[in-house]
Amino acid sequence: MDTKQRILDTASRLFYQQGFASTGINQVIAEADVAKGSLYNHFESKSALGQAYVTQVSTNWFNMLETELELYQKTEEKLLAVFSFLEKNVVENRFNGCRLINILTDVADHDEEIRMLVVDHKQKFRKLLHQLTQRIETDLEKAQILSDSIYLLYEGATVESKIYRSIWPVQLAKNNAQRIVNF
Amino acid sequence: MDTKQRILDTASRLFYQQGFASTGINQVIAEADVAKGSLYNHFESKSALGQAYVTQVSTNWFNMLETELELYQKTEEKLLAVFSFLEKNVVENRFNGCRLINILTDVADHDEEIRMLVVDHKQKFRKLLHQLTQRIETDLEKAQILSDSIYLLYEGATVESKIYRSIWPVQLAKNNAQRIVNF
DNA sequence: GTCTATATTGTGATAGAC
DNA sequence: GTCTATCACAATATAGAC
Repeated sequence: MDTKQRILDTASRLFYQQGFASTGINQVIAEADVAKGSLYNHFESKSALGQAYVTQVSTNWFNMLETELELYQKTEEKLLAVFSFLEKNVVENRFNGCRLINILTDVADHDEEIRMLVVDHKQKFRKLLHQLTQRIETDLEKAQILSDSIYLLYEGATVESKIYRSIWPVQLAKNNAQRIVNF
Repeated sequence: MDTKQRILDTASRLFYQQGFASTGINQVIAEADVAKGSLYNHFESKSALGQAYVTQVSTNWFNMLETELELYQKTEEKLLAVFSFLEKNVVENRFNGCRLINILTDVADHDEEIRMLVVDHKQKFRKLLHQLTQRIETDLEKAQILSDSIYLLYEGATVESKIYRSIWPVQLAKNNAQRIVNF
């Protein structure tokens, strides 16, 4: 694999496992087995590496979600499939929560670039849900309330599955979503 | 004010503003205007300082919540007052999210003591909600589902108000809670 | 109990050889 | 493009004087 991708993959693993602020450049280069000069040839700063991480996470996430949703026909099924998708991810991620929310919390108020990338990702997800609910609710405002309610359940389930290291919040969120889409 | 409390208050402010991992002991002692030896006389490590922070945050939070809930009589009103309480806090906290979820994310997998204190706090909150829903739903299992659904909305609204730096998730959560308590 | 001083290690980042 | 070597500074923590 090429150097740049190896650095990014190593950093991604460490950022998620240990947190962004708690992971040092030294550890990244040691585990990726590259020199410090190499890292700074490809990424101009630790923040730039964090931004590349966020961008890659977001791209992969949307690709996986869209692949999953294509398996279903009915809009209501697609909306609920979002929670099956979450359940699968939560287990795969060993209950460590959302990578983007984690890094957002980690950088706190010192990195507006990373913050914006995370907000953009979440907005894009909200928009995807909104486009789905529009197919079952013609009133645009009601469709927005419906999709945002599902979004809220999704995000709540994500963070709680991290806190409790358990799947119950995802199942509860799915049950609540089921009720509000009348399905 | 005594030294110990001054250190804890300064640390609390910085931990919330900048994050736990991103805040150094050096900055804490500089802004609290104490010597390093003094800090380590009162707190045996940075983690111990973090634990004292979590404990104080939790105690204050429950005191404030209980004071707020006492203003209402009916169970349904108390359940919804939780969201008015959240709305007030979200604005006061300048949309920076839950202190306990933030530090939990920040320490990631390196601090099991802090993690446990945070989980205990959240469990205690869930129990408080469960005791309320038991008064309007005699079936214990249904009461648990009801209270956990409200809990999920509360937590989701908290994290989303941080992401969007906005109050809309809290209002949406309140509306959804209103529907599920049939009020 | 609080202070100064120091120890040790790690941080993000850069210079320059190859 | 990748390497070694080094920079200046900040990290957590400790020792010992007062």
